[in-house]
This record gives sequence, structure tokens and C-alpha cells, in this order.
Amino acid sequence: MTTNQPPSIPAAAARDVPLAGGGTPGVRAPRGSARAKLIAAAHATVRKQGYAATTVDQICAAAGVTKGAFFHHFASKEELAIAAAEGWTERARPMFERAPHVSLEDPLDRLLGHIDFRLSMLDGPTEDYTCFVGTMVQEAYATNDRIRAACEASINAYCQALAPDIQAAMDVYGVPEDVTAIGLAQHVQSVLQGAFVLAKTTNDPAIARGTVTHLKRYVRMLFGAGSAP
Amino acid sequence: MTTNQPPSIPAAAARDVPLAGGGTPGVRAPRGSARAKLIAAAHATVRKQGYAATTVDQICAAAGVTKGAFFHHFASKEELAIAAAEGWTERARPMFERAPHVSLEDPLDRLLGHIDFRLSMLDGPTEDYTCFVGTMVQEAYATNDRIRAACEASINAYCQALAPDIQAAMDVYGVPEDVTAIGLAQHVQSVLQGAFVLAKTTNDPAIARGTVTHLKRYVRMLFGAGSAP
DNA sequence: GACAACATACCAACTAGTCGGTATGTAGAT
DNA sequence: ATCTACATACCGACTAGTTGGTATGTTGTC
Repeated sequence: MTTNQPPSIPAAAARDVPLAGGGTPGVRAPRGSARAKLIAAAHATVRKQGYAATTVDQICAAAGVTKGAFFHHFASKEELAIAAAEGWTERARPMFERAPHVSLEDPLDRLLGHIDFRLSMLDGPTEDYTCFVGTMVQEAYATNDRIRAACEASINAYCQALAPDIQAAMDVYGVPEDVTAIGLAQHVQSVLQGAFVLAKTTNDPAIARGTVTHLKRYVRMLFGAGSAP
Repeated sequence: MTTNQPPSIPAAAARDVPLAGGGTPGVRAPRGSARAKLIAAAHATVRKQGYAATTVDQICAAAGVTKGAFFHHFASKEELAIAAAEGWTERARPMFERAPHVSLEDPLDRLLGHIDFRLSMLDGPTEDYTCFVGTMVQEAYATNDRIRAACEASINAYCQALAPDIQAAMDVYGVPEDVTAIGLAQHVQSVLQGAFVLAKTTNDPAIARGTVTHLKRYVRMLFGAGSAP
């Protein structure tokens, strides 16, 4: 796992790095922007089609750059995948760090606020709220260990970032034995990943919202059952 | 959605339909077995590599048949995918129907027994306990609506099969308002799908077991909080 | 002998990656 | 300041190999 902190699921924050389309033919993009555009294009394309079905040419077209630029920055499609997994972590970090609920006093409120925040993201086109690394790891876990490890690092960073608030809430409110902060953080991540899969099944976030709502109720019951201040 | 009942995640029940290997060269398999072998091979291969990364030749090799047999039974790779999604439902049905917990008196015991059963399946190689349709829908939801719908039907059949016991438990024990039987069944399925994604991340079922254990605690708390007989 | 169930040979399209080349910036010597 | 030398960023035609699918031949069964 990497040593940095947060991680996992940005939504429509792609607008920072404009994808193609805006690339008026003849007018070159500023030098040095190709790499970031390729990573953003990979996020968008893989979230929609999966990794294997996404071609290098498609990513280049979505990024508005040529194959020459692609292989200048990345030695292979695999290297892009790994860089994009790291980029996913970086892209998610500010989203969760800057969310309003992080400044709440009570750690349980922060945790519930985070779940509400995730709930509010379950809207719009499926490919805008689903997880890049969650999608990619399904195709790579058994065939490409470097990509698998990069996805693991991203998911792990998310769980590690969530754990301190959970631990603080446990310290304040108590919780049944054999519940750990990291274990509950992983459960949160699991429910979200499962919500994405179910959402893809119907191409609609309704079921996903239902399942995350169950998660929120669970967290409330878990901490409510213990002693309260 | 199809009208049949159960559905979703068989484990190592593949042994009914032997995959290749056993195909001693020169010794032909019994006529009429190719279709079932191709579907079983698709299950195994897609669970391991994903749909797009799986080639028709790989499926044929795993099934121990030739391409001619493949295209005799299926008009295209897409048609196999759809048939395999239906086959997944059929394959899961007897596993869950014959499990010992189904004969328990109390509906809540049956539900908890089912979760325990799912928990016990989280063992061995990742590709042996993960979900074929859950894997495939991630790659197909936006690009192939027929495959998406076939996966939806399979997941839906699972939830529909689980709902009656949940409803019965709700009738006996009560449950917070705005909890529905089908909604909770979908949550169970969500947690399982998320557990599979997390398991793929580390290529180890430990996290998956943890998250399903959280699910079991949630179900207990949900029904325990209401009035009990 | 006719039809279903296969097998074999083959092809057109596509894909990741290569390669020679151009455009743009930058550091140091004069 | 300006010129040279070099590095970095990017372009797009090309290739070797792969892929889904087809066309045709063979074998077993009723």
C-alpha cells in the first residue's frame, strides 16, 4: 500500500482536465497536458466499457492526443492502467477532504456525513459515479498482478482515510466486540462497490441508494446500541 | 426479468460439467455435450479474466471443443454470454434450494442460515466463489443492453428467491419502517457483490468474510430491535 | 440418406506497439 | 542578446499478431 492518505471514488470531477472535443483541429493543446488528459480519458473510458474492451486508440481519441503522445508518456497500456489507478486516488482525495461534513465535531457525525455524501453522489449516468479501480480490478486480479496491486493500493488508501473517524467514534460511543475500525471501513467500501455493481445491472442508481441507506442504518444501530455520552 | 425463481452464485459446482483437460485427444466427448461444456467454460473463464479479455478460442479450448462446435450452438460470442447468464441462474438454483438451512422452522433462521451459507462459500481460489453475472455486467452495462438485461434477470431472480423468507421474518419479528423485503434482499446481494470486488483486490477472501459478517450482524440487529415472539 | 453435431481451414478487421520524424522549449557559451 | 546543442513533447503511418466469424468438410444417429 502507498503511504499517502485518502482515496477512492470521484464523480464528475473530470472537468478539471477537459477531455477531447474541445480539441479544435489544428489548435494544439498546451505542452505537457497530454499525460493528465490520457489518465482522465482512461478513467472515463474504462468506467464505461471496462479495461480490456477499451483500446489505446479510444483513449487517445477521448484525450484528444495521438498514439505517439500515448507511448511517449506510457510504455504500455498496462503502465497507463497503473498510473491511472494512482491518479484515481489523487483525484478522490480532495473530494473527500473538502466535503463539508469533515469539519463536524462528532466523529460519528463525520462518518454518517461521509455516507450521506456518498449517497448524494449516486446520481446521473452510471459511469459518472462508479469506481475506476473497482471496475478494473475485476478484470485484472488474476491476470495482471501489477494492476491488481495498484487497485488494491487505491482501495486501501480509501479505507485508511476513513478509519480514524471510525476509531474515534468507537472510542466515544463504543461498539460490539470484534468490530474494528479498519474492518468497518472495508465494509463501507464493500457496500459501495456492491452498490455500483447492482446499479450497473439496472443502469440506474435506485438500488444503489437503497443499499447505501441500509449501510447508514447499520452504522447508526452499531453505534447507537453501545453506550452514548 | 425472467419468471423463474432462484439464482445467483454457485461456487465449485462446476464439476457436474467437466471442463477440458479430460479431453484425451482423439477420444470424442459424447455428442450433444458441447453446448453445456461451452457454457461452463464461459463461466470459468469470464470469472477469471472478465468478458472482453476472454476469447472465443479460449472458451473452446477450456471446453475441449472446436470453433465449429461453438458457432454451431451460438450465433456469436454475445449469444453465448446471454445463454451463460441464464445458465448461471439455473446452476445456482439447486445449490441454494438444497442447502440444509432451508428446512429450518424460523424464517429468520433461514435467512441467517443463508448468509452463513454464503459466508462458507468464501474460500479457495477467487474465481471459484465470485459471480459470473456480476463480473460480466460491469463490462456490458453501457455497451450491450442484451447482456446487461440477462445479468439483471439473474441477479433479480436471486433477490426474488430470497425475498419470501425475509418477508416472513418481517411478519414475525417486525422491522423498522421503510424496510422492504426486496430492498433487504438487494442489500444482501449488494454486500456479496462488493465482497467479491474487495476479495479480488487482495486476491484473498478475508475481507469478503469480514464484510459478510457485518451483514449478518446487521440482519440480526434489524430483526432483534423489533418485537420478538 | 438426411439431418444434427461436430471439426478444419481460412479470412477480414482490428489492436498494441514501433519508428522516423517534427515542433517546442532550455541551458550554456560567446 | 543570440546562437548552438540538446532534451522533451508530440505526430501519424506502418506492422506483426490476434480476434470474431465463415465456409466447407466429416461423422454419427435416426
